[in-house]
Amino acid sequence: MLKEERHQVILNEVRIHNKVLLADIAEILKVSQDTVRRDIKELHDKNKLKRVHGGAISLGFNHYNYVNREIYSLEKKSRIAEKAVSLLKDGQVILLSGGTTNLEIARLIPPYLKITCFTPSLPIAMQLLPKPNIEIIVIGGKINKDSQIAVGGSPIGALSELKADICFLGVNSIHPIEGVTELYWEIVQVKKAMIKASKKVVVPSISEKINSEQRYKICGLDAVDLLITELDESDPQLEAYKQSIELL
Amino acid sequence: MLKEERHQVILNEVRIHNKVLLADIAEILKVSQDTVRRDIKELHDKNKLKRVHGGAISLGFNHYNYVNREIYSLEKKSRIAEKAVSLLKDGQVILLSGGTTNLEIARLIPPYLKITCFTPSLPIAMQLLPKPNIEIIVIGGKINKDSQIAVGGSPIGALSELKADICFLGVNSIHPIEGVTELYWEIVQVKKAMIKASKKVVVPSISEKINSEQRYKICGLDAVDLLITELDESDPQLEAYKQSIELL
DNA sequence: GAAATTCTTGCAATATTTTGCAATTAAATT
DNA sequence: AATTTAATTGCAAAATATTGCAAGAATTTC
Repeated sequence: MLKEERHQVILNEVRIHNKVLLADIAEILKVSQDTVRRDIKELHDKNKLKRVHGGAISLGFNHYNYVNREIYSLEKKSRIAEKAVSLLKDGQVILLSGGTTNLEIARLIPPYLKITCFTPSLPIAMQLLPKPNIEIIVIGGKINKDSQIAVGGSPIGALSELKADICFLGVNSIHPIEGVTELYWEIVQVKKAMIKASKKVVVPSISEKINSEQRYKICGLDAVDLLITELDESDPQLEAYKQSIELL
Repeated sequence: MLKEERHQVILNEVRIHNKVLLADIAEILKVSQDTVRRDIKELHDKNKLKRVHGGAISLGFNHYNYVNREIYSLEKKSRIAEKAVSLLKDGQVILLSGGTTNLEIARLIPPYLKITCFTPSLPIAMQLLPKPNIEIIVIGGKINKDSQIAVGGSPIGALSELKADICFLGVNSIHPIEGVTELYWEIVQVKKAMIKASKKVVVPSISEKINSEQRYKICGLDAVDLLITELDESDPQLEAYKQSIELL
């Protein structure tokens, strides 16, 4: 067995159990404890886990969670997600589009919350899986590989039969005059259907995106009920939105 | 044998087994270990695999993408998956249920194959995402958290409008007399619908499962066209199936 | 604070890699 | 077609890496 494989096994054990005992791993891998110790030392130096007396422990949840591997502006998105999650209440039906900000929202939904989540996004559905009190309903269809969401007539049809309490609409661009815009036609269609399928539309967006626009229009600002950014409500960057939209 | 051919063989081995040992490849290719070492070095530089002491491993290996790496009897399941994948041809429409054996099949579908995959399973859809030539269609619905597949009326309805060329039906239990059985009622319903939605039903199953049964019946053996196990066709354990089912 | 466990260190056996070299093959040039 | 040049391949010796072991040091546990 290659050293690299051992490392993967160890990391996997850490990921699953949050800790490993030297002796257990040695048993699993059928190598001496010395070898495992050296492996753990190496992984510790690479900052993949924390070496402790007797074994190793996880660095903390987020490090191994596949989901946050490489989210751009993760800090900001987490702040946005915290605000977004504060809107949620037991019994609600919510609709989540795709995108990494929404993924962060999905991750931060508290496990005790009893809500129903509809989503056409595969990563978001996966992220919700371990939360016991959430009912997940995937809106199926042909998967667009870039966005990892279902697109086309089938999801749009499914959405037409739905009225959610809140839609968290992940966006690529939002602009005070042009409204919400998107790069891909087929995704525009799904997002339009999502807006129609919801009582309240919430746009979580990092501040970099709040003055950009793209080729296709999803909706005007009037269709958006609430804009969540990582900024403070009083931030001058948000001035242009204050008239037309509620901010958080 | 051309260097390029060797490279293809090496990459293929890595793709299938996630790793290769220098000595094994040298044996397979009938060249010296030095040559293989140089080949691997080259592929490493091209970023096609990761060179490690003693051999090489797949780049994706440590990307714990979305896939549960803790697959029980992984070796056997890989062997089954290899056989299963050999049935696939360009242009086909296939239907994949859930389960780790099917996940392994999804992983091993060669990237050049142009097929359409329908699945109600989130992990399998995720697994297929990086393959550029595969059209993925997720059968949506309420997600059963244990099996991570969509269940209920909605997926069953969607399946009723479909006729796939092959259905890979992951099973928990198959028995020479009792047929295919399952523990959960709602999953039974989906699997029944999958069988109806396919021209050919293939059951990939490790040998441990081929004499077990569970509470609810999915179908009799007559509904199954092909049984794939990790065993050789002539293995005595398969004797009871030889009459009624084609084996692979 | 004593007992038990775990760690560190140095060492030896084994396995793998590096390096230089020579023989062979393939490709380019005249 | 012959010659030169470059690339490929296998071999072998030296260098390096891996692994398990054992004795003493450090840490944890009760």
